[in-house]
Amino acid sequence: METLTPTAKVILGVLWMRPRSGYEIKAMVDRSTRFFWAASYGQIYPELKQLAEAGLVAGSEEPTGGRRRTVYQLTPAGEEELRSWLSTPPETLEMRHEGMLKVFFSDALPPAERAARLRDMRDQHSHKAELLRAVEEGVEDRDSSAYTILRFGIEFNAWAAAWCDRAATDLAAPAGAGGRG
Amino acid sequence: METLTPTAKVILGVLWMRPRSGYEIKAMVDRSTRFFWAASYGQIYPELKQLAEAGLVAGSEEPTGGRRRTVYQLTPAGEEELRSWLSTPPETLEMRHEGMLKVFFSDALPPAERAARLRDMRDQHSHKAELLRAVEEGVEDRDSSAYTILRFGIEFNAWAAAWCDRAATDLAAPAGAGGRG
DNA sequence: CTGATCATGTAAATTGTTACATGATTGG
DNA sequence: CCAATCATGTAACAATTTACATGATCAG
Repeated sequence: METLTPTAKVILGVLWMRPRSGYEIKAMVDRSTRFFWAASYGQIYPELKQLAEAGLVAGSEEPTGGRRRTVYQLTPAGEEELRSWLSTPPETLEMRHEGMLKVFFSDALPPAERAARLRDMRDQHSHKAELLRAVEEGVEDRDSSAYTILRFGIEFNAWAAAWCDRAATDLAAPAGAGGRG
Repeated sequence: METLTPTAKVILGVLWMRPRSGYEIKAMVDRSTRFFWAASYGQIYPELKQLAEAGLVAGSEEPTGGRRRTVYQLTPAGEEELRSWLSTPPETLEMRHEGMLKVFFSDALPPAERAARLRDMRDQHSHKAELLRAVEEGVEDRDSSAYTILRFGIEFNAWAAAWCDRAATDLAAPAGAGGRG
């Protein structure tokens, strides 16, 4: 079997939970995996066609009133493919973190602004933590893997915000001017 | 001024540290920002040309023997552009984290394997932490912003590994079978 | 002499975002 | 009636990776 595209991975996963239309797949991704695995309409609709051709998903027409709608579900081959992918060790682990990049280069700024970059980065993470806490409100099943990952997201962002805060404070305090005794 | 491309941001930053050839820029990125802001030759060389056209960097021919070599440095306009970008709040914060995606969907696997996915994710992070600790060995200036970010990388990955380990252990232990009371 | 490293680049393919086009339905 | 939402899709563009091509120098 060909390797799954990045978008195929998330599609097979959310369809395993239950059958969905392309529109619903996008909505689900935006509510959940978006923070570590995003997908746009421009990827989802074409990918659904390819997955159908490959026999990993099957679509059926289920219009709501006069509004046309195709609902996709996993085929046995698709379920098998999902499980086989899930059973191998992860590979991709990439970040695009502009806050880190700015702090990294912040020696190019006046000293006072170095701490300001760290505070920006803190704000970015505490904002993410807030977003995820709002998602948590609406979660009913707290025994699922999905909830485990949500907790990871919340705790990571809170940890990162606290780390930045500490680093910014240390930087602002004159070195060796210690209240430490 | 047009918006900087993602690759332009990292190029201007590393050139601010000191003038470099495209090859050296790549080497620097691979040793440092790669973990949160990567760039390939296919991006770097074309981008250097565009930055030169825009007057943000200037290249000079500095061959080593018969080996042709162009070393780029920031122009005053480039330095200004870098500082102005550094002074605005960060925007991009994206992840592609396959470990998280697999754990997220791991309800599709037999219960015992759910913990195995978390252990894979832990391994991924502890491996990253090791890589970064190796980088730390070679760092002389521990007061730089670059070192601050290196520490963040190390501590984040160590934190994440520990988190996964705890979660996997909790999962493996039969719920309520506690040695707690 | 040979393999590693220095050095620059391009082409093709993949991946991803954004904006647009279209049209139905639902709730106020 | 109007705005929001449901629903599907495409086209253009932007970003990125990978593989390839070429050639010099350096260390053993």
